[in-house]
Amino acid sequence: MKTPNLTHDLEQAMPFLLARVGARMGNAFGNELKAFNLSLSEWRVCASLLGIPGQTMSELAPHAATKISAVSRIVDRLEDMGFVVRKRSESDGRAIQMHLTAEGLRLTEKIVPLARQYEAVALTGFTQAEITALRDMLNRIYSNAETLKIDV
Amino acid sequence: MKTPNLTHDLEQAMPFLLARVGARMGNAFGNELKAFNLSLSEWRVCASLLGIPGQTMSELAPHAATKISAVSRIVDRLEDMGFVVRKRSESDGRAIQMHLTAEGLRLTEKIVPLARQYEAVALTGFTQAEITALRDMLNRIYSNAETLKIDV
DNA sequence: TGGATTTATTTGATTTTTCAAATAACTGGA
DNA sequence: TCCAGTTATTTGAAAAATCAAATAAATCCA
Repeated sequence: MKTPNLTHDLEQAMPFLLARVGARMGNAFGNELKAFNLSLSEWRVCASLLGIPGQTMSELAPHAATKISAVSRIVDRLEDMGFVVRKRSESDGRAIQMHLTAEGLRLTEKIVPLARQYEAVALTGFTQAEITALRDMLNRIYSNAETLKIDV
Repeated sequence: MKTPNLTHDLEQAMPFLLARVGARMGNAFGNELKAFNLSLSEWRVCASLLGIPGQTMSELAPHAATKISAVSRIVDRLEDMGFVVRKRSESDGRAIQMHLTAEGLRLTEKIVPLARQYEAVALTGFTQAEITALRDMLNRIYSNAETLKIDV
């Protein structure tokens, strides 16, 4: 007779929980984005540029939760579609700054309410205090994790 | 003069925070796994099978935070490496159940302490109450998100 | 029972990401 | 100033994930 592992505790380990929740929400929203002909990672770049215009590739990478080389290719596609433009930085000739075009801005702002709605569904039943606490904890984990060797 | 968006609030939207934290932790641990010749997704499958042996492809998919077809190919690799075996389910002839081999079990158990250590670093400064609350909230979001159309 | 429908998995083709190397521009020190 | 070392981005090649179609086994119900 097999001894089942009754605790299953890796299943409740934080990295697993985070990955699962992130994947589920990401996939769900990604499906929604098909209607706009955007992929999830393209959306993340647009949304990040909406909040902080003029970000460079390396700034964008952690915000969009990908590697720099992936961001470069995501921006290729967004540029082809006319939603983003590359501009060489004036203060650092190596860096490239990204900006939403007027069309990119329009599209992004059109999607924002939908994103908010998804967030609201995900947070159904949460008090404002819980949401604040959660956000705070996620930010703390993010900065704790900085000490682990990484490149995103 | 440009009007900067001072709130940057999409940057603090839950889906973004989750994606970033998950990506950062995943990448960091993925680097660590190179020493064992495992990828992050291979690790997730092994860890999940350690907790719940005999899972099918479709059960494994949400646990490993990927699509079923990806799991199928991850299992191909793990099977080639001798860490996992496929066994046709006796109760349902369509389903395939996965089990760690002795070697797979040994490897997985060897990695567990490292995973725990990573988790501990990520949770530096957290009280036990916070950890419990966080786990609970992530589980709630996960099940809230079930109502959004998804396949992971 | 038989046949249509659903469910579980695999697989070919394509897209996306990743790794590593290449390019180009910056920085600091002799 | 020149050069070595570092940093930002791009890109070719390879690996992985995704989508859609194919296969096979289960279920439902007339």
